[in-house]
Amino acid sequence: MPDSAIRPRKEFGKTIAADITHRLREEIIACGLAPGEPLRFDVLRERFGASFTTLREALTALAAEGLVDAQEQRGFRVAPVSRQDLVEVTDARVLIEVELIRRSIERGDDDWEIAVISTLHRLKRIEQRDPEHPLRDPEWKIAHRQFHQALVSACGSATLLAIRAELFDRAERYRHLSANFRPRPRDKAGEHQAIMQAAISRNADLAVQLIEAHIRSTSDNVATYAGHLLDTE
Amino acid sequence: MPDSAIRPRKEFGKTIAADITHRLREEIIACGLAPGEPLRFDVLRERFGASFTTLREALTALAAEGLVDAQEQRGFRVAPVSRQDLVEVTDARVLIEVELIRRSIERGDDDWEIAVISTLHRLKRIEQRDPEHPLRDPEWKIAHRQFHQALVSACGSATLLAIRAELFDRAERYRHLSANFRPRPRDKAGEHQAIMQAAISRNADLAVQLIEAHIRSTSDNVATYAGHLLDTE
DNA sequence: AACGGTATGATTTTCGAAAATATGGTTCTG
DNA sequence: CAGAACCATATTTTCGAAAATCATACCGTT
Repeated sequence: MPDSAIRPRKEFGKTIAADITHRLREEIIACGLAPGEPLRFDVLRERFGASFTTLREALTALAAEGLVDAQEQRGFRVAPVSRQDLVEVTDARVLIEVELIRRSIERGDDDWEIAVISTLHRLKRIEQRDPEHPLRDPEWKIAHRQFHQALVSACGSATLLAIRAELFDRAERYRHLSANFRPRPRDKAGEHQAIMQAAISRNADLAVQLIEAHIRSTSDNVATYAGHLLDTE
Repeated sequence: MPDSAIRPRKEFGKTIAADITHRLREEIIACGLAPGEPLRFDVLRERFGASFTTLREALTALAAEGLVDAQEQRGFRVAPVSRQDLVEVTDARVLIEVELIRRSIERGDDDWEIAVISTLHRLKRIEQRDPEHPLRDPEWKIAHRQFHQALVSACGSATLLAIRAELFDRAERYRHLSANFRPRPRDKAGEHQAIMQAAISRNADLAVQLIEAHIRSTSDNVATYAGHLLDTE
């Protein structure tokens, strides 16, 4: 049956609202919608082809994730960025990710090792193919996300994984913010490789040290190259 | 002007949606709506006097907080409870709350000390008044929440405070779950007093130890007295 | 000119009807 | 009698119009 031709757009979820939530999230993270930008319903309605109500539901969900700022009776806007927020997100990520890496290394089984190795492999393949601007490449972004996700996936706590995922998204937005101004990506491939090896060899202390450095240096990079964008508000 | 007579209900927020979100959250935490219970729009519509759309927005927000479970195309239900979830929530709370207590003790100023002392004072007053079933008393619940909030309020991270608040709510629901079966509340007053003293005297290690014990013993209590409610799903 | 109040237009928020989807029961078939 | 296919009903999901609210410009007064 050609029912895919009938349904308009439901790529990521069964409901339109879930779909719009996903698309809006991606656009905000990629800074296709600038931080602080007002999200007017007329504009969104045209861009996403959904009704007021459906958009409202999506914006409410994203507000709970910290990517959208709900101003009661005065609409929504993309969550603003600031040095303070960048510091907080970085800091929270270190606290949680370090703990989850430890637990994953402690509890990870064969499937976990395979997931870590294979997601890194894919990431490297994509980087070889086009080493220039990885954040511009949607495939790289997905592979990168999946590698870091795999590292902590054996921690055993869906609750903490959900919190980690939110913080990861918020941090990714800052990376995009600085991507346009950063002269050249640093040697992430090497860092990822080292983290993988530390994890697989069950060297928790080393893995933790590398992850923390990885997160903090990314954050420092943003502060250096996008600092001028963080002072407006 | 008698405009309060015109407006129907907007106690907690400027919008009806924010209001409903707040009321629904309280009911779910207090187990007025049982874990796993389906949330049908007809019923909610009658109980809260709001339209489909407004209710949907509230439910979406609560789903992001982990108090509601959204089943695409099959509506919403109160988030189910389980031993696993209780363990995860307890565990995540310890991880985060311990860190925030340390930071607050490190950074807290005079105002912080005053907030800690005064919120505890109010809590004790309420307990003296009616020492029986504190969770039944809305005032006690608010005072208890505010005391624990005050303890960590000087940590300097709005991001982590928001995460902590969500976990606190989820844990409070479990406390309510066991409240009906627990024979008698243990000596919380003494525990709170000891935590306050450790914090004010800037004894971080002791405060951390007490808080962790406080959180874990509460959780153990739930597992003991409400265990039979945690196995259904 | 400065200020306060008011009308006007823009925008958000809320509503209930209509469409889409799931659920449960009934019949028909092997 | 088991199981698939269908229909009828219950429920969720989506829509655009209508109400409520906010922002701005205008006017009159001091």
